[in-house]
Amino acid sequence: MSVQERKQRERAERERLIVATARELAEQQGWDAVTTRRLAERIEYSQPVLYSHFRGKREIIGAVALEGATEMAAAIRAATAAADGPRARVTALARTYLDFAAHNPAVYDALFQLDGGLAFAHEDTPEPLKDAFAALLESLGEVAGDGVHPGVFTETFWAALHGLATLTRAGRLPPEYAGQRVELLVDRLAVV
Amino acid sequence: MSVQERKQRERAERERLIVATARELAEQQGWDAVTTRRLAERIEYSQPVLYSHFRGKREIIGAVALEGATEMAAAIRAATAAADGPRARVTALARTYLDFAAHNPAVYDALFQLDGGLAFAHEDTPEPLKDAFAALLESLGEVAGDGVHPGVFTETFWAALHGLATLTRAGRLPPEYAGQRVELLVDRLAVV
DNA sequence: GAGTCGATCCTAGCATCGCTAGACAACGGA
DNA sequence: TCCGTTGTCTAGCGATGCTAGGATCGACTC
Repeated sequence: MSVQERKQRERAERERLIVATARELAEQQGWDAVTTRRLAERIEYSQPVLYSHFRGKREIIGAVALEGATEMAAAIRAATAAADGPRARVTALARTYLDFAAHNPAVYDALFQLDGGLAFAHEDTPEPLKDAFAALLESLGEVAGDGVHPGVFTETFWAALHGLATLTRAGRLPPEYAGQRVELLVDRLAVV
Repeated sequence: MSVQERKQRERAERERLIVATARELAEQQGWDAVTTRRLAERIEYSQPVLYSHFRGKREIIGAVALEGATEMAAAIRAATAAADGPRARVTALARTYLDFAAHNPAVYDALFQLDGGLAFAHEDTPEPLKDAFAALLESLGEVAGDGVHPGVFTETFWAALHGLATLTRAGRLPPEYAGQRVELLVDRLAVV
């Protein structure tokens, strides 16, 4: 028993190492630089070891995405809990969301830009993803306004944030007016 | 003279063929399927011919993007011109934008998801891109509301549409309430 | 404590990718 | 008719994700 347990522990530890290394490498040099060879070299194992943990590169991206979703949900809950009143909560949520995207671009890509093989908007959606959406819903649901479904409102607000995050990072939007755009979004969309 | 002109014409024609074929292949099977080999085979030339027209695959994607930007600008102008009043124009714009993204996913990817090597939000931005943004600005500028810069308003509205387009297509948003989300966006963001 | 057997890991290789060098052919101008 | 330029192709490079097969190591059995 003890031997098997130890091996299982070591396996789990190595899996964490793979995910953490992939994330680190992606944040440092972008996802293009995360090749199976480089990743294997960094964890000091041979390439095929990766495939004994994950079905392929997609699944590794997916693992990074799930990790990121958990962190993002926590960050949003922390920020909104510290804010007073619905309006302040929405502002804090928007800022935190965009900050997370800006400071963890590789994780954000893994979540929403790359194919991590994850299911969305289904019952078989992984728990961290559902929970991240729930974190958004908690603060956004209360400012949906009359006659608007809280879920639909949250989806729309989220989409707007997602658009800002991706277009800004891709250099499609000049960064100068980022603050004004967030303000505009909160002022107009949220019913306080 | 005539000989050179003919050759130039043929070259331009082949360049159009390359871009059109790349676009067609991307729409049919996704950009992953657009390899230089497959593309070369479809246009019935060898691989290196592509590189006598474009510096690489990125530039081909960029060419498809520019073509798409022109079409999108035209579609938006046509839709808004046919609408009566600011509110109707904004609704038409939003619908048209999302329809374009839904019906030309590969082109939309070339424009905003993939790296086509294009500059954005600078003075050296290609004309079609600037013009597409101008088309948005024409109808959105008039509903920015007091004290909000039309350009910043357009950027924000555009980002929201972009978020809806990408998240919907990636399966991140259930398609059932697409209409409600657009309605919500127009109702709240636009000042009519 | 020795032998066997299974799990674990690595070397080597496949098909495919974007891209390029160098050989070859075809065509226009003298 | 010959030459030279221009254009095109064949072949190949390095790198990618992924996999088959053999080798090695360690844990149980007698």
